[in-house]
Amino acid sequence: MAKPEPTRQQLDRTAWIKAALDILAEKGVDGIRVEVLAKRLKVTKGSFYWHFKDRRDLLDAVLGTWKDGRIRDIQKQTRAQPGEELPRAFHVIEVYSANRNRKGMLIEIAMRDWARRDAAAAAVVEEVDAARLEFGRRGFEARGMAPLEASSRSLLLYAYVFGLSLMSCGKFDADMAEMKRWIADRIAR
Amino acid sequence: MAKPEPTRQQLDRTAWIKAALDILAEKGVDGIRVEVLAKRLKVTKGSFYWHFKDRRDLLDAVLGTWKDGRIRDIQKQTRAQPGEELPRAFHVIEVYSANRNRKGMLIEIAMRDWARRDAAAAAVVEEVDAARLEFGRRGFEARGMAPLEASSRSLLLYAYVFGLSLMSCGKFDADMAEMKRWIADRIAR
DNA sequence: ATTCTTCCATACGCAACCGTATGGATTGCG
DNA sequence: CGCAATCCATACGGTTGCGTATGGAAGAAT
Repeated sequence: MAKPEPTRQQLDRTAWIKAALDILAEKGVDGIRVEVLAKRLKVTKGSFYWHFKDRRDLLDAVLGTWKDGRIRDIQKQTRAQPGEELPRAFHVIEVYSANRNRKGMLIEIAMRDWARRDAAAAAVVEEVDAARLEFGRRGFEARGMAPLEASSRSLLLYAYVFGLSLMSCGKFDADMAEMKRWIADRIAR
Repeated sequence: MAKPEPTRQQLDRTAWIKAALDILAEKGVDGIRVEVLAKRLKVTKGSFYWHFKDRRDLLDAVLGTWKDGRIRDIQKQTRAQPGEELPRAFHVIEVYSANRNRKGMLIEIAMRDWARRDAAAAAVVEEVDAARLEFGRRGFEARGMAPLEASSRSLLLYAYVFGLSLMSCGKFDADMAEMKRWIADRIAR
């Protein structure tokens, strides 16, 4: 048995953080309420205040785990396919602008909305953004572009991807798929 | 006297809506609380519930005024300088990605965050976005571009502009100004 | 078995809000 | 003046959520 798993299901910090991330995607930061989380986890506040000092403690933990996950994602991609920079750029656009990874994008937006009002969140978002921009920049530079052009394309790529995610472009055009292809070319090619 | 202005300052709906828009920019939708607005306007809830049925009534009014303003802005620009499509595209990028118009951008983001959870807000945002995309599309088409390219550039333009606004690109690069110029060229030229 | 530690339930006080009810003040009008 | 409409203050009950205090159950240690 690799998992000694106690018979009585015990909650730990990660369970609360996971639930908090769910609500963050659904309702934003202001939706993260300890009594609401408790109800969702079928326990009471007593459990929460055992694992966390207060609500702020949970929020900081959420920030930490989100940041670690994003940074890890980047490092994973960096190690994955060296020398495949162009398809990788398209892959980024695909993943982030698709409807899969929907929850991830919702968290992205909620995170940035949060960052507007919270210094700690702002710091985390800035760190993640910097890592992503740097990752993109290196990809373009590896294809022989000048530093300015590489940085610019990287910024354009991520700004476009996040901007698209908060435009409800439902019925703007039926040829959305073609448009996205055109745009991806314009950004990465 | 063009303004019969009653001696005792009376509040009307527009005063509440204006205050609500201020808070929307600062704290998001969830920050719009009638008792908070009342305190800011130096009155009590009694006044609010005279002018509005309930909180939802105010929120709908906020949506309406914001939508009207954005649509009016577009129409104004459309009439303004016909035949100046390229500088107009640059102007859009300038205005929306600058630090002036800061409050406007904050409202834009808050609005889109709101739209994720509220059907009425989603409808308004979609309408405004559609109008803007159409405006941009016509501009590019007027320069002789094919429909697909024009639509794509328009979408890229607005997605980039809104995406940039929610990236805290503080210290990514000192050459931000140059990068923005490079990107503007890539989108509009 | 007894004690100790871990983890959660229950109960409480406090604050922020929502919406209603009702009365008071000011203004326009007959 | 007197009356009615307009606009706001005050007071109240109800809900939701935070944080604390305290007790209880289950397993681990001795």
